[in-house]
This record gives sequence, structure tokens and C-alpha cells, in this order.
Amino acid sequence: MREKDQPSYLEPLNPEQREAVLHTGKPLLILAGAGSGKTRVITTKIAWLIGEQGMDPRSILAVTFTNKAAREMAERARLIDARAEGAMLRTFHSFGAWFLRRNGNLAGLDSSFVIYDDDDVIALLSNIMENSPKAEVKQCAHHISRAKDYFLSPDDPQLARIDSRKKFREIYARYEERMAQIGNVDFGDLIKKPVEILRTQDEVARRFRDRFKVIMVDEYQDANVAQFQLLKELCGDRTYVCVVGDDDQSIYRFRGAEVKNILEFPDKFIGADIIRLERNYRSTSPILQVAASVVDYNRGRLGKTLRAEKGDGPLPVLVYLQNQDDEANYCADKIEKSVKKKETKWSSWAVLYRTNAQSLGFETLFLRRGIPYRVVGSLKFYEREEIKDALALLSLLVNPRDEVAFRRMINKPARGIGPVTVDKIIDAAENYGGDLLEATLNLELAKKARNSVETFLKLIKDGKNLIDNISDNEDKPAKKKNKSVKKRDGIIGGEGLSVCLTQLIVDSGLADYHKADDDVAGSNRISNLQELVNAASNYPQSREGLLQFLENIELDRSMMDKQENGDVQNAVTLITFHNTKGLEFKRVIMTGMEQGVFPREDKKGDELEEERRLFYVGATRAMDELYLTTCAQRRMYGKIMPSSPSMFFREIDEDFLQIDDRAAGWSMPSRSFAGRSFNPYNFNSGMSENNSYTAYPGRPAVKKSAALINCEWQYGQRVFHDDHGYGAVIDVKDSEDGPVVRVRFDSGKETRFLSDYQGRGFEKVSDDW
DNA sequence: TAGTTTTAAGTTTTT
DNA sequence: CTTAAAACTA
Repeated sequence: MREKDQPSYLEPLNPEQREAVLHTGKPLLILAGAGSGKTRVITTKIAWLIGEQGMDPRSILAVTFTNKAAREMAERARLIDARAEGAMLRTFHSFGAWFLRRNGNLAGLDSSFVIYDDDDVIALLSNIMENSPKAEVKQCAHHISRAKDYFLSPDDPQLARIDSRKKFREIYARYEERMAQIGNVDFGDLIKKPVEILRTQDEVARRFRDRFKVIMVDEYQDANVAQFQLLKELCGDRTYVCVVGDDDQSIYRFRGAEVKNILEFPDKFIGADIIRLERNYRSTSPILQVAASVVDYNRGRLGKTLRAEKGDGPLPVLVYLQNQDDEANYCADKIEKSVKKKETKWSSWAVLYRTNAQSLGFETLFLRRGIPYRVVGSLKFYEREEIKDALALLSLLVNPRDEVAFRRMINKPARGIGPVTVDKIIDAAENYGGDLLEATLNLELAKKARNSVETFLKLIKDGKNLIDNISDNEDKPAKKKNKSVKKRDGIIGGEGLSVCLTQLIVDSGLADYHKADDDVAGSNRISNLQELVNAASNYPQSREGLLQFLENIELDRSMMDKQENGDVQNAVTLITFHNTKGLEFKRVIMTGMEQGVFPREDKKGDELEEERRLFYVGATRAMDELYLTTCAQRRMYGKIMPSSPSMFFREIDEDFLQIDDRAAGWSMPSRSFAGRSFNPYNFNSGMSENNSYTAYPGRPAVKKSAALINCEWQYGQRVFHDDHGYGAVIDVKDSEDGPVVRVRFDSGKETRFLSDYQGRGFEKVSDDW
């Protein structure tokens, strides 16, 4: 079958990969296991379509979920064929933003909209829901965002699936109304609005279907319903669709990802072919074995077997430790030793954790011990007060209707403008097309308030003039004085947009305001602002530059990632499990492998399955060595709590792991272990009774029978019994009569049932959705 | 009103 | 332990 005139870049591909690259004509689903070379397939396919099929690069659209993935894809495709530069490689959201900047006017959206992040949404909602506690506001925000993930509008009957209160429907409707008045969008709108436009504007739909002849989607398992709709709308009869995904790596259910999308792809795209990539080139076989053991416990999966092309290697190591300080020290020791011995470099290592909060301990210790590291994707920078302040000022330059930004900055630093005045302005804005600045300008105010307000208006006007390149006192455009790098109040302005930003920060008084905090609290607010200014200098000082800057900040939170200690190129990676998707490291340490932390204690049913997939994702990042650490106690809210090893260890055959017991500083008086002192399957007997996952003292891992795996009763399933009330399945075991289900009821009582007992006063209760 | 002190509450995961 | 909300004082 091999033809002589095939391009050389096809040669390194295995038969399945090659088949996927050369496939044409019908929709294609590529089921690509971890490390099976899917990025290579996509990038090669792009090059092949351009080079061999004569496809115009501009007619190719490839969508990913993260900017990192999009960038990597673009880079690798370009390496194969430089013409790939012209293809559109974007995240779903950045594609949506691009679409809306051009076509949003058809949905009443001005092209200079700003994207609201979750905090902005909450701020807006708390104005709508005036007297509600913050927690309720947050929940509504969450539900609204979820609704948009599922493409549900306020009037959709299906909305009840998310939040059945009529109150929610009203709030959602009012939120949409306010958002339309303001003229901004939230994350969900970036997907939902384009679909609405494509559905109602035939001419636009035709244009897009005509332009994109090939559409590829990476990480398809993480697409939500709205994103699926978008894909559908973009596809015409002749569009070639190719999606790549792995149901075992679906880890974004909580934000609306539908594994169903991948399971049902062949139904939704009729005649689709499926190609499986099951050869793993990344990890050694013991690593894959451990990863697969856990995810095998899931029921709702297509099922696949990864083969390790790399072959054998050292067993993953399970490390039992005393507490999180020991954990950090263990990591530091392990990493440092390997680098000192010249086995590897810092950058071969990654430390994984479940929650961002866990990074702190590693950061402080690594800093002290001089281990270079970088933290990936912690959002903290943008959550900082001073950063949000500066960004709010910038937003107002572009959109004078931005209520959230206006409320935030009109009286900051304090200018004597209270909530009463602010509300008055906002009410009055209705008469000025929502323009808050115009309203402020024209509204009658007390003398004191008027003075304060004028300073603010002047500030914004000066900023706008810089952006629009208008000189204040002359009629001709101001000439650029880019080289003037002057320092004002500790902020050094540079080129481009940073000139404007510096002026805003200084003239608004923000610089002084935050400087004061630095002085008393020893914070780094000025230097954070400086960093923002530095980032801004890469953008032109124009409306477009400013919009681009704001958009990138909202959509690409990794933009401001900085190395915390040492050199970026060669540093240990500190990262959440979620953020590791698509990455690989020679050596990986999965930390905090404790019940309640990972999996989180409230996980059950489908959500527990998602935790297993997250475990799978984390473990399959490792190429050569994998370590898993678990602590006997962990500090939470400043209190020391006992903890027990993750239930995942019970799902792994004992022989698949090597136990490292040297690291534990064994001086814990209150604990005693039966048998081997470091048996990982010995669970902390001191666990509190209120944790329903913990009643497994000393039970070894057992291989599950087929009957058990297929049993409709699974760990964590909520049940109801006529006599005993509500409860949860806490164990399923084999017996001669079939699987036996053990249930612990909320009353504390435990009972066992044969699994076919259902229908006799014993029934499943669905998880609240 | 602004700025302080006291008290309560809370930690997923992300575009 | 850290942060946000509530309560309090000048």
C-alpha cells in the first residue's frame, strides 16, 4: 500500500496514525489514548492537507481547549510545513471571541466588548440579587454559567435540570438583560452567542461553512453541549470533520463537558469512521499498568488497552509520609538528589497536586532550598486587588457602559463618592444609552461629589485620548514618544500600551494607594502592577491593542505565568492535575494521595469516576518514573487532621507498586499498624466515622470479577430503602449468589443486600445533578 | 463615610 | 491559617 511519492514526514507514523492522517471523505473520530501521538497526527494531517491535497491553509480550523495546546499545535504544524501558519488554530473561546468581534453586531453586541471573568459576573449578580448572601450569588453565577454550557436560555424548560427555582429563572433573565445593556460577554456567551448568530443569520452561516472546509477538534471529550452545537453549526454538507479525544481523559464534567459527545459522535455525524490509537510512546508499562488499574474501575467508558511501546521500567513508588512538610521535603530530596547525581535536570520533574492551595508548601520549601521551580496556571495574579483595579480602568476606556468596572473604580481610591451617588448615576445612565461616563458628566450633584467625579472623568478622558492618539491641547495627533521610559511613583512605563496604563495607575492615585499597602503590609502590589505594565508594553497603544490585551488576559491566564525561582527553562514544574493535560514529564510525583483530598471526599458516582480519570491523566504524564505520596496527617484550616491513603490504592494490585518506607519519620504515637508497618493498604484506623469512605481498615486490593465490574451497584451509589431510609453503597463484593452490596444508611446502620434485591423496597436514588 | 477591628467562614478542578 | 463579611469607632 505504501506509495513511493508519499512525503517523508509520514514515515515515522505507525499504521493507525498514518491511516488517520490520510483519511478523507467522511467524518472521523480518532480515539487516542494518552501518549499515543495524537498531536503528531493532527499536525501532520494539517501539513498533509496543505501540501498534498492542495488545501488553502485559511480553510482549515483546528480547535483546542487550552492556549498552550493551540500554540504547541501551531508550532509543530509549522515545523512540518511553513504554510500551516495560515491555518486557524485557536481555543474554542478565542474562536468565539474572534467570531463575535466580527459578527456580534448581528446580536446587538458592539465590537469593543470586554469579557467578564467569574468575579466580574459575581459582582454584577450581587447588584441584581441585592440582599442575597454571597454564597447564593456564587451559586447562581455557577448555575448561569452551567446553563450556558448546556446552551439553555432563561426561557428554556430544560433549565430546571440545573436549577429548578423560578427565582433562578428570573435572576438569569435579568442578568442577561443587564449584560446586554452593559455590552459585555461572559465565557459562556463566547460559545452560545456565535451559535445563535449562525442559526439565525443564514448569510453568516453560509460564509463560515464556505470558508472552513476542514474542522478539527482536539480533546473532544471535554467539549460541552454548546461547543458541540457550535461545531454542528460550522459544519456544512461538505465540511470534513475530524475530532480527537479520549473518554478516559474527560476531566471537565464540572464545567459542562459531556463525555456523551464522544460516545455519540458516530450517531451525530452519520457515517463517521473510528480510528483507535492505542500504542503509547510516552510511558513505561508499569506506569500504564497503574494508571489503567484505577480507570478500569469506571463503568461508563468505551474501554481500550494501551500498549507501552517503551516496554518495562521501574515500578511506580508509593511513599508513605507523616505530614505535608515531610511530603515537600521528600519531593525536594528526591529531585535534588537526582539532579546532583546528574541523572536528570530540574525540568524533568513535575510535582502534581489536586488543589492550587497545595502548591504553597512546595513553593516555600523549594525557595528556601534553592530549587528552581515554576508554578503553572495559578490564577492568583489576576485575582489580586491591584491588578483588577488597573484592568477595570482599562475596561472603562473601551466600554463606558461597564457597570462592574465603574462601580469598582469610581470611588477608588476614596474620593467621597458613596453608594447613593453611584446608584443615582447608574440609574441615570439609562438616559444616555447606558453610558456611565456621560451620565456622570451630566448628572446634577452636590459640589463636593461633582469635584470628585470630575477628577475621575478627566482621568478616563486622558486615557482615552492616549488610546485614540489624540492630543489634549492641540488638534493634531500626539506624536509618539516611545523611548521615554520614565519612572512615576515606582512604576516604570515603557512602550506602547504600557504608557497609557502607567498614566492611569499613577494619575488615578492607585499607585499611591497600593504603595501604602506595600509599606505597611510588605506586599508586592507595586511590583505586580509593574508586571502588568510590562506585559502591556507588547501591545500597541490603540483601541485594537487594548482590546487584544484585555482579551488575552481573560482567555489566556497562563500569559502572566512567571518563574517564581530561578530560570524558566530549567525548573521543576508545580502544577494541578487538571493543568497537566497534554503535557509530559520524565518524572512525576503525584502528591496528596489521600482520601478526601484525592479523590475529594464528597465525590461519588459519576463524579468519583471523573476523579479516577484525573488520576489516569496525572499518572500517564510520566515517561520514566512515577511517585505517589500519601500523608498520615494534613493541616487543614490550620488544624492538623488525620488522613488515610487514597481509595485508589485499593484499586491497584499490590504487585504493581513499590513501597518506599524509608521516608517516614516513624514517631507517631497514636497509630499502630497490624502486620507490615507500611502496608499501603492499611488504612488509618483513627479516621472519623462521619467520613463515609473510610471504613476499610486493612483490606488488601482485590482483583474485581467481571460480575463485580458490571454490577449495577457501585461504590458511592445513593440508595433508598423503605425501612432504613437513605444511604450509600460502601462496598460491593463477590459471593456465590452474585455480587453482595453493603450499604451504610444515613442513620449509621449498615446492611448487606444481594445485588438483585432491587425492587423489594430497595432502590437507587439519583445524585442531584 | 472611611477606615479600623472583630468574627465567621471556607478549599476543588478552568476557558 | 487565610480571607471575606459584619460590626464598630472616629
